[in-house]
Amino acid sequence: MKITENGKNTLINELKDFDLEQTLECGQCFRFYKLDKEEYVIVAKNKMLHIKQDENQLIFYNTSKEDVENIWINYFDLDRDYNEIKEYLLKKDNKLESAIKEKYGVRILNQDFHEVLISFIISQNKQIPQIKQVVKRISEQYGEYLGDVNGEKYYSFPNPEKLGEITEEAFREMKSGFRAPYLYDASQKLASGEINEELFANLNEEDGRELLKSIKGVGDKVANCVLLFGLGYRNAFPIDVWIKRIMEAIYFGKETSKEEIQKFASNHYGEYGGYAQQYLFCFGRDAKIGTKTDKKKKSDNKK
DNA sequence: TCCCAGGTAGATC
DNA sequence: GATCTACATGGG
Repeated sequence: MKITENGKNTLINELKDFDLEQTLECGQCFRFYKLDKEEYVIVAKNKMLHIKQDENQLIFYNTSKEDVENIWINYFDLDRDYNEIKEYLLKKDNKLESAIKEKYGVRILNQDFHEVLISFIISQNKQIPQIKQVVKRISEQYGEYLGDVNGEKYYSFPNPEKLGEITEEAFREMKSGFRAPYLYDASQKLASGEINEELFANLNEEDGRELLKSIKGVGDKVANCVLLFGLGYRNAFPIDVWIKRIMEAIYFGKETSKEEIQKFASNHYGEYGGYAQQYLFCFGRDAKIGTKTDKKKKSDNKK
């Protein structure tokens, strides 16, 4: 991986194990806007980033080398050896082989804790495009203007202090539905500092999860997403409808409780549970594994 | 019209 | 404890 400046832009060359589209479009973040193939505007870390991938090169438009080195390398998790992760997982069994091959370029983003918490509270019982809509509304109304690309304006996700100003009613008006009281509770706890990132420094996965679950509307699944995507707990293994279906299809062959899947994942994948989950989620959701469409396809094939 | 969505809280047994 | 259901909103 080599970083060079090119006028106003900064380039990273010799990328390995990275694909921008796969990383953004696999449901871990919600502030990305597609401009073209492998070209996006991303809002994160209080910044707006116009970025494009061209084979093994990443182009950061209007971005300094300092920002790439200090912010974006970490955000995209580019300073981690994913080859080692893949080898570890493939050594466990061959079930992950097609997922890792197909989704070779997925990385787990290092996002801001408060944004992940709010975003995944919204995510419950909602589809990804709709989650994006609500997060966008919150940002437009309570975030700061960051700039525009092609005439489209972009706003930061509000910081914890600003989140504390949003009433339950206001959350409802932004179409968060029944999640409004949950969002209000989380925002108040973030603003007051009752819940803050530093608290997790001395907590293991289990204790961290319990702390998160003290927030209304945060259960096991949302807590695990926050641990994995916002707090760096790479062993967290969120189980949603997709992961449940996928795990049942490739490991169990029958309907299996979340508790049982959780135990299995913890024993089987260990410290790399989060990566396994992400490869499986991206791959399985694309292939619609375990859904009606998938089952129909299989029965059609038998004919 | 009905069903489902990266679930969770509260009720009921 | 394990299951059942209501919860807003939007799209297929």
